[in-house]
Amino acid sequence: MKKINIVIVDDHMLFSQALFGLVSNYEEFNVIKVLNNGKELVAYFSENSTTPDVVLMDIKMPEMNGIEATHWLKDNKPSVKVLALSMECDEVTILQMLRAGAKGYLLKDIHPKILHHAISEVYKNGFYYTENVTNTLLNSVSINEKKSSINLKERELEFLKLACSERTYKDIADEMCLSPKTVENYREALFEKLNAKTRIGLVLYAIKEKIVRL
Amino acid sequence: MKKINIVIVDDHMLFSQALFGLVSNYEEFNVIKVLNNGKELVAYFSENSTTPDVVLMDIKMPEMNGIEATHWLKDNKPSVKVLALSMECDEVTILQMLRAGAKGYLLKDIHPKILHHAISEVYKNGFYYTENVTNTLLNSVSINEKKSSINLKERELEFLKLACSERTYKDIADEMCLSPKTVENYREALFEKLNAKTRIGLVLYAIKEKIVRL
DNA sequence: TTTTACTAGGGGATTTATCCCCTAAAATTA
DNA sequence: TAATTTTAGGGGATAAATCCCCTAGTAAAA
Repeated sequence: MKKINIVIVDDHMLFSQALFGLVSNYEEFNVIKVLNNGKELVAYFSENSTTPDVVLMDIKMPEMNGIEATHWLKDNKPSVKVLALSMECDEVTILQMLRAGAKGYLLKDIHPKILHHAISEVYKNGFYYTENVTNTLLNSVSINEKKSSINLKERELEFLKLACSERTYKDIADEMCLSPKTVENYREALFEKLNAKTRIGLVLYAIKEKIVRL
Repeated sequence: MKKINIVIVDDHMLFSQALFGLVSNYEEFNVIKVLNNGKELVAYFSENSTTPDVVLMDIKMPEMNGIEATHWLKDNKPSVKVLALSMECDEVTILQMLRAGAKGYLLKDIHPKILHHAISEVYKNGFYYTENVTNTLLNSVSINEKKSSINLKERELEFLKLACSERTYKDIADEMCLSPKTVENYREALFEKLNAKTRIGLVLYAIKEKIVRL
């Protein structure tokens, strides 16, 4: 059975060597190189012929960080799967890394068995996304499931939805079968409740709270 | 070895029966029930003692849909892992389903081997997120990189972003260090380009195209 | 070198939007 | 039942937004 060729890129020697030992322990893995940063990785590809299957990539590194390096791989060696291995679990970093083309994102404190599983999955299926990462993404997708305490009445909600269009208030009044003056009252009530100063404010609120869909 | 107990919830009998056959083919799976919608699933739990390990859940169903049913499971039977199995691949549906607590999301046109893999993963690790789903999430997390055919100039873009706030045009002029009359020109130019009739139209466009994030 | 595109600016008019103050019937709730 | 809330409506004024028409310098393209 063909071994999975792996390159480790991490500037912390202690960690990368430990990782080297750990990964090499598994029969199906073959660590072909340990590098210190993205620049060395780029250099590696211009010198060597053996293209790895999977790169275990740290993110914070001197010279050229993991995000840049992953981007470079996507552009120049798209067949190489990048598995990010990082201490950072903030959503911005995860997003940057995934957008750069990483096929998975693991925190460094995971159990070796998970790493083993992840590498296998990335090799076999091309990706491995943990619950952790997916949840982070979910959180970024502005959630606001919380019903934000503000309670809007049916008619106000109706007006609010119509206000999120290019209709004039007169048009809205017609559509709601109300006098423009009544619509005016709904507008003022919503300005108060939603702390808006202009109709734009209403629209922004409605979209944020997913009262209207785009 | 203990078999993985599975319940199938899908209103299309033809499909659910086919799925039943397919899943039953695998030795390690044991389909204990096939139900037609969420309501039947809730009823099942009030009548039966066998709690499944994994529920294969369709989304569009009469009476009680997959999102509601998944939510109910999260609240009442949190140990049951839901694997969504749907035709819908729009981002809103995926988001709703994952937020409701689904541990994975597969399209119905996948290869049986992937379904087998996904069920095993969900059972063993508690989740299975495909590249497809993760990419959908990534897309939702507003990327303002791509420009949509309409080419807006730097200054127009700047104005557009500011227009998506409760600022008056005079405020915007101040912020951009321009005369109100010049801002007026940008406004008119954008009305023309974006086919808007009011400032609300600009805001809706900017949000749709993820030029501004909320 | 002439033309085109971009940026910046203005006059003047009309329509909408915003603000504040006020009435009254119906439905709810205390 | 009395008090309050909800819904529907109006008068009148000011500020903001929208519309149309027009000028001019500068930079880029033909």
